[in-house]
Amino acid sequence: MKLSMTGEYAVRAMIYLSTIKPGEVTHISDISKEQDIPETLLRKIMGQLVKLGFVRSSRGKGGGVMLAKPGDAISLLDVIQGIEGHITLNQCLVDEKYCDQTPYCAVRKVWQHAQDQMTHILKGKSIHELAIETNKDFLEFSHNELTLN
Amino acid sequence: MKLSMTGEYAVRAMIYLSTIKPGEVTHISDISKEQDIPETLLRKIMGQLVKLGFVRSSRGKGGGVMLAKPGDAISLLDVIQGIEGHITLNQCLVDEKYCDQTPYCAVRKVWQHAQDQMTHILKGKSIHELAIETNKDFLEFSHNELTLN
DNA sequence: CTAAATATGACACAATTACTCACATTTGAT
DNA sequence: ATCAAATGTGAGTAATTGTGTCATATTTAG
Repeated sequence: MKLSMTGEYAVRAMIYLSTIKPGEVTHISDISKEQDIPETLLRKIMGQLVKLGFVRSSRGKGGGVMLAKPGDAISLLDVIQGIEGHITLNQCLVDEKYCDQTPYCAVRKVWQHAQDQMTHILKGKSIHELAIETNKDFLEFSHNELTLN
Repeated sequence: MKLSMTGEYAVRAMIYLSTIKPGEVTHISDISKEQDIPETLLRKIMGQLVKLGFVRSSRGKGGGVMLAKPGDAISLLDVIQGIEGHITLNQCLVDEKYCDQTPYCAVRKVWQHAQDQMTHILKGKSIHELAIETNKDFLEFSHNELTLN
C-alpha cells in the first residue's frame, strides 16, 4: 500500500526540473546529487519520463534534460500513473473477473470511493505548485531554524 | 499500491463471519470453501484475527470460529490495518527520517491529505454494513439475472 | 482414546523491487 | 576524425516480500 521508490524518485526529479530556468538544461548527474537518487537508476526513470512526454532530453556534449511542458500542466497523478501504471487500491477495480462477487460486492464500492478520492487529490496538485510550495516552506523552515539558534 | 491477498481474505472472512447467527460457530474449512480462500492460509489469517480480538475461536470437537464482537463495532479499516499494519501511502508519513525534506516537503502534505481521506472512508464502513449491503445487492443482482432469462 | 477442530513454526516458491553493469548512441568541440 | 560528455537501454543480480504448503502440536467433546 505504498508508493514505489521509482515513483518517488520520478516526482522528486520532476519537481527539481521545474525549478530550473525555462530554456536551460540540467543534467541527470546533478539531479542525482541534489535529490539523492542513484544515478544509474535515475537514468532509466528519466528515460520513462521522456517517453511519457514530460521531459525533453538531448544527448551528447551540451545536452541534458528539461521539462517538455510547463510544470503547471503536469499533475502529481500524471507522473505517478505514468511511472507506476494505474493506481489501484484493489485488483478487483481493474479486473472484473478477479473475484466472482464483483457485480454486487459492497467492499468493492468502498475501494472505488477511496480510490476516486485519492486520484482526485493527486490530480489537483501540479508539479509547479509543489515546487513553489516546497520552496516557500523551506524558506520558512530555514528562517525558524536560524532564529532558534 | 494495492491491498494484499491476506488483507482481502481477512475482510472476506470477517464479512462471512458476520452473517452467521450470533452464538453459533462456523468453521475455517467452511469459510475457505464459501469464500474461495486456501484453507491452510486462512488458518493463519484467522489466527491473526483472533489475536486482534476480532474473532473468538474454540478448539476441539464442536469448536469453531465466531465474531468476538458485533460486526458493527469493527470497521473495514480495523481489519485491514490489523492485518497489513498501518496503511501508509508513502514511507515518509510514518518515518520522519525517511527523507531529509520531510519538514518542509509539499508532496508529503498531499500524501497526508490523500491518506487521511482514505482512512476516513475505510473507517466509516463496518463489517456489518458491508455484509448487509452485499447481501442486498446480491439479491437484486440475482433477481435481474433471473428476469433476464 | 479418538476424532474433530484450531495453532503455529519452518519452509518453499514466485513475484517484485531496487539497483548495477556494460555497452550503445548521440553530439559538440577541437 | 577523434574525443569527451551526455543520455539510452537490455540484461542481470540481490534482497525483500507475498503467497502458500507441510508437518506437527494443542485442545476438547464424547
